[in-house]
Amino acid sequence: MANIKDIAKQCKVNPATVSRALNGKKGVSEKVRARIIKTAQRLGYSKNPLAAGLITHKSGIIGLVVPDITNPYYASVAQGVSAVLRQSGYGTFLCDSTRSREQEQQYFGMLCSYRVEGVVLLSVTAKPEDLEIFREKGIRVICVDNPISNEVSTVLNDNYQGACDLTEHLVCDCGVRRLVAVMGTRDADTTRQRLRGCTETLARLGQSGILQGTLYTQPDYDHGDAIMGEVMKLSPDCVFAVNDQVALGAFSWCLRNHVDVPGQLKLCGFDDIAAASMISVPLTTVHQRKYVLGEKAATQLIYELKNPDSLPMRIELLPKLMIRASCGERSSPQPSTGSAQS
Amino acid sequence: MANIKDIAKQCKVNPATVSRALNGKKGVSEKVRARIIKTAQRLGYSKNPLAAGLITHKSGIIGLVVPDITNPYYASVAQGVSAVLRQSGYGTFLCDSTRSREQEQQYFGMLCSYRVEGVVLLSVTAKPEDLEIFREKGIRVICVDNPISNEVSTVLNDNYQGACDLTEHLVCDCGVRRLVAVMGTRDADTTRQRLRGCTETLARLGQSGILQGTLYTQPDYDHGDAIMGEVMKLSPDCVFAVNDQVALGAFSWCLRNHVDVPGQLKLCGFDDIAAASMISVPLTTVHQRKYVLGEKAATQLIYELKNPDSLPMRIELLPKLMIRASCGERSSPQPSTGSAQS
DNA sequence: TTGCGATGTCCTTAATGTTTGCCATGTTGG
DNA sequence: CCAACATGGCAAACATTAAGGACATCGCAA
Repeated sequence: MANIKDIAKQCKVNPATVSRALNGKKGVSEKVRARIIKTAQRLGYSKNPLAAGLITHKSGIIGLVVPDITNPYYASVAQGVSAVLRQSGYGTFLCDSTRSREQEQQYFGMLCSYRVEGVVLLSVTAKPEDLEIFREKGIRVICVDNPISNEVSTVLNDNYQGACDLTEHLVCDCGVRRLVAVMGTRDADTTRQRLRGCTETLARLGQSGILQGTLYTQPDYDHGDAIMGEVMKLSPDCVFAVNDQVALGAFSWCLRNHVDVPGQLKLCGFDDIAAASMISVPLTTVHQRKYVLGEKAATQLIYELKNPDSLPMRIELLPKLMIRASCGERSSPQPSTGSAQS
Repeated sequence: MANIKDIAKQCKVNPATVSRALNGKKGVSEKVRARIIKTAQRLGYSKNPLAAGLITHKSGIIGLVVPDITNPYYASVAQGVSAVLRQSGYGTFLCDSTRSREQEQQYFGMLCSYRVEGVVLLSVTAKPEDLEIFREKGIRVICVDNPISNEVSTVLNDNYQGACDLTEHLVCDCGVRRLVAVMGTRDADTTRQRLRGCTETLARLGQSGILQGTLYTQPDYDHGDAIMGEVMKLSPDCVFAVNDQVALGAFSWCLRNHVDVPGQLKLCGFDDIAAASMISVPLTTVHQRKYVLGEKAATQLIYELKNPDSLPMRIELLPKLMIRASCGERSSPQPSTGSAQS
């Protein structure tokens, strides 16, 4: 593979000159620069970012940590991140932690040893002190969804607002009177905000009594199905699920057990994953702009890399209520392309 | 960040000795080795694989190219790949080509300049000559699903067999008499094999006349829905979809247009993505072991990196017919966790 | 006990592909 | 004729590994 020396030889200049020419630095006449660029193309030269990174301390790689890439929500965010990174010439180092804190930690070490320039972190398990390893090495981190530490920027959906809108709709438009919340990872911010939005809205409406109980489980399809036995003991008229996967799991339980949705039981989720509108009784849910979330996160990270002394900030995306059939009442059309959860 | 020289200084040995000690090479006394390892740990040393790669020509990074990470099929494969790579100490460089040949090519260049050691390639757009760039640089490639060139190993599901099983079931058990095939990317191997399995099985059964027509479209949910108008003009009693997404799209069309499944129209897909069993009339489909596929691909790649003169091979996974309600007839229980397409 | 090769341990040096600071040379303008 | 500036060369630096050499120790036979 052609390297900088080959070009230098061909052009009868010094490698340093080639480097300056190719990197658009001054100190090279336009005539020489043009000649160098031309031979570089002719030789099919591509610079070795690893060697360059050795000296500039910029590997050109950015770490992307997700809890579970098969979760369509994370996959969409990842797509947004990776698209922006590509456009900016960065490489994406994928870390699928499979929701395990241990594996996540292992990946953190790996990212450090590979000298990534920054990290986009989607995590439900990391603690503030886990980020120490990055801070001490000067590696920028952007959190998505879960604001792990307020020393780093976070990009997230306004889950609280989404939950408020949804709850109000349930109570005021759909006549829900016995609500059961099925939540996910206990200390994930996503879970907390969604639950808070629900309870506070009920309180605001003077209807706190509507909440019959809150259950916690793994936020996926199978667990959503499995927990329904317990949920039904509370004889709810509506299940407020932490995300669509759980809601879909619940729906499948209803199908099997001949519970009519929305007649006997209303069902709602969060995220608006593709499958949410594919089922026979399309799911009322809160649409999240997952892809945009990823784009914003990557953009912000790149910005911070260029402005190393910028202070951490918080970017919130506003959600949109998607009223479909699963909670009865009138219905409104559109969105849901891509996928979702959290 | 502590480097090899710091350790050398502390231990009063030469950096080269530290290198040998840490890499488990011989030529270092056990006493010195132990001392070195201890101080390495104390200093929190982590080697810089990029610098090492500069000289060994082994970056420790492997490229993973997928057409669309939000597609649950690819996401599952990616998870399998990345899990195996992590266990073997490799990093995963994610390239989401968004089904664009152009972007894919750009990524190929990027992978080369980053000196990845190998590439796991899931592509529906790449042509044999596109792999040239890797071959000339000695970068090993493993294809998944689509055997782009027979100079590289391929890991794939036996789509042909799956299609045969499925078709036989449709004709013999479900009494299908007017079949329409809705296929995906025209020259993708996946499409070809699935279609071939169908037509050849019909021929074998002496029922070639059953196939009313074959339509091609983008293999996703929206296009599956959109093409149904055209499909119905052929007045089929069964739609043989290239994958579950298309089948689910078709199903949503049926719901809207009050076409009874499986009464008026039978529907089947391929891959057994999670959503396939979530819908009100669970989808008969062919289960693919997506995660395993990814594992096998990564394992094979690592094997080939260790045995550079190993010859290309082909690994086929056998599929499993999942009989559910969407084609009528009796039904069998289980699988479908994770997700799918191709 | 001496001599010799074999072996083990560690050091020295060069190399990987870039970038960067500094210096030398050449050119231009006043 | 000198200052100022533009141009491009030289060499060091980055973190690591590979090859080869120096030195000491050891076993064994003379």
